[in-house]
Amino acid sequence: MKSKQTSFDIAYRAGVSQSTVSRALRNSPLVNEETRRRVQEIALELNYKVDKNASSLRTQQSGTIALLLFEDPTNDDSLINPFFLSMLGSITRASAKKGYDLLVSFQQMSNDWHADFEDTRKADGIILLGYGDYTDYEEKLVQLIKQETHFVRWGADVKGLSVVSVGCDNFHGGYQVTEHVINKNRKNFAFLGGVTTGSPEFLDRYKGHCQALKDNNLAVDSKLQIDAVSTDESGYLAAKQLLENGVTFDAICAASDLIAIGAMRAVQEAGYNIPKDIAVVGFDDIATASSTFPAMTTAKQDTVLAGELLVDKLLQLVRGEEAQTQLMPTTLVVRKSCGS
Amino acid sequence: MKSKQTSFDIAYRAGVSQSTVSRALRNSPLVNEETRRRVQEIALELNYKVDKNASSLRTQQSGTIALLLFEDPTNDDSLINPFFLSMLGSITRASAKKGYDLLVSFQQMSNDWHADFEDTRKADGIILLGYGDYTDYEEKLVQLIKQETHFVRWGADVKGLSVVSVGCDNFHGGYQVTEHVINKNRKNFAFLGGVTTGSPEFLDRYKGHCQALKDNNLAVDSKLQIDAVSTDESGYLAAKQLLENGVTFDAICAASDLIAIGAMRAVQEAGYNIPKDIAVVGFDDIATASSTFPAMTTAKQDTVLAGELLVDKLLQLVRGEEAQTQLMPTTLVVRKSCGS
DNA sequence: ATTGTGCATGCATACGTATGTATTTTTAGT
DNA sequence: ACTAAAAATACATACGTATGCATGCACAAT
Repeated sequence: MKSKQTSFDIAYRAGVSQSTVSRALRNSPLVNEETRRRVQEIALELNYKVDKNASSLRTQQSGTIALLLFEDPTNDDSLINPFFLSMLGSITRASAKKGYDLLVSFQQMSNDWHADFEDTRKADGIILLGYGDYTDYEEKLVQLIKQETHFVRWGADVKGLSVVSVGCDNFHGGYQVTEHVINKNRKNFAFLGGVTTGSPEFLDRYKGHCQALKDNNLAVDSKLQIDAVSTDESGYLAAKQLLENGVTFDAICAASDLIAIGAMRAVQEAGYNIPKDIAVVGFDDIATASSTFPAMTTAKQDTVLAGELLVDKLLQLVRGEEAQTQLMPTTLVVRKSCGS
Repeated sequence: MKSKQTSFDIAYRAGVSQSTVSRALRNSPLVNEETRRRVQEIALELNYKVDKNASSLRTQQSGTIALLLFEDPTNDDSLINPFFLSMLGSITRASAKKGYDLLVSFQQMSNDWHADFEDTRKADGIILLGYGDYTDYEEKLVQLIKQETHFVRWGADVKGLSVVSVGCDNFHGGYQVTEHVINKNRKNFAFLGGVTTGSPEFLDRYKGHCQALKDNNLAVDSKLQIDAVSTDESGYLAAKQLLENGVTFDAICAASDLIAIGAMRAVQEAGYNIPKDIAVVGFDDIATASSTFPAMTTAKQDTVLAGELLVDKLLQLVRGEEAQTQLMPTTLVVRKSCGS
């Protein structure tokens, strides 16, 4: 029953040559209409499928996109940031829509990821996704460019490198949520996550946050700025530290929903009411954000659109076309965590 | 700079033949220690990478696993069930650990998924994952078996077919959570999800639920059994319908966390307190479950272990070894939604 | 010296497809 | 009916690797 069918088998059954079979199946105009029909019929009947390895070897195209997902190595080894998980889902969908398969790979920033997939011809192009330690990130991007690898990345634009990025306007998003909370008459703002260190994304959100405060003549109190990475545990600890500082505040802006979720837990455990005593906003709009209590107000990043843009732009590059870096707007999603 | 390196280039530089290069890189014992070192050095220097297409073509092995993720077509096209997303993450990790790449593909149950990946030689084996409409599912499994495709699946054992499955003991899980709530002195139980229709998984959970009630001399009230699919929206609607039925109840067992989340929302909107008035339990222990208010008590499915088991068993099959269906226990995760 | 043994390497080929070029068949034009 | 052009097909080869087999070489045993 098995014993793999090849195009020669089809050719034999159809009484034509292997080349004609190949052409017929690829709908080449060089083959007669009637022959094409017959060949395709037989191929279907014998359940013949083109061997992608052979095909890729011959054409030097794999019909596959590789997704490299970087993770903060400090994270628990078994969890994935839900925001990226959501991105993964939308990228999978977007590439399927384009007829490309998706190869998913997890990477530590420290690895030799700059090479493998396109070099081994397993993928036509690469999508880079992740936060994490950016220390020698740029250096690796430079290497990718030097290798003429086709790739796009999620995140803030990289100054000075001709890299195609798709990202959200984190600055504006940070501004947006902060302004929203300001309009709820809060005066004393805490910010959790990536104030001094961390990813450019977090930093931009923080800058937007500060700008909104400035524009409204509110102070940025350094005692209320706590670093945190994007886990609820980290948010929990950061908020706890905040509470122990003894400085009063009536609003928390978190650099991500996960941080906000952890912060909400800490705040509620300390006996405060959200949003009455303390307003909380997040960033991302992960699925969980709508199920917290109270439901979280946040800046939504449109992952579906992001996935499509990433895939589209990557395929443009693969085809040798130009592609532009694009900044997507965030959307303010108002729920309950800042009052009504 | 580019213009792809081949093993012939390495061979030329090293002053040996292409076959020796191939052997050296694969650590064949046929090649001299010193030669191997030199070849590997040069390969590294020139940044040479084996062409996986050529290699796969020659060896008939791809070093790749395909993950087919089925989705309920009724679902919003842009979302993935968080439980499966979590499985996806753990499977990615598990296959990376084994040195395999992972090809991810979304499928509608109705498609011709039974064929493609292994037939096209893109993958050595397939993992099947998903709920959804099981109508002609078995028929397709039979076809996979007939094609001698290597595959394993997530879910309840399939009676009568020699299929390797990895799944949770849904019956016991359903029993477990129900028993827990019974011990909280609740008497009138509602059950949401897959009572009459739906996946075998949901059905098993329901049966376990009923068994626990029976064993404790509690009644199963058909007016309190509502169908729901695994979305929070569906859970919300089901709970709403429940509340409108006018039958009193003091506990809700949901067939999944998502359903439970939706139900909690409906219950709280109706002015009831959880857990004082109504206890709620879920199933799965998705990430969100710990962030609901109150935090949800649920039956945890160990996705990390599941991913590893699936990958391990699949690779056993690929190697031509035997592999056994395995049922994993669920763990009761006690949080706040059933009282203390 | 001669033969044998084992180790290291090279040669040749196959994996299955896609495609440039050569060849055959068909059609049209005179 | 004969030739030119067009259409359809066949032939041959290359993609880059892995591996069975043959070859070469050094060293030991006779």
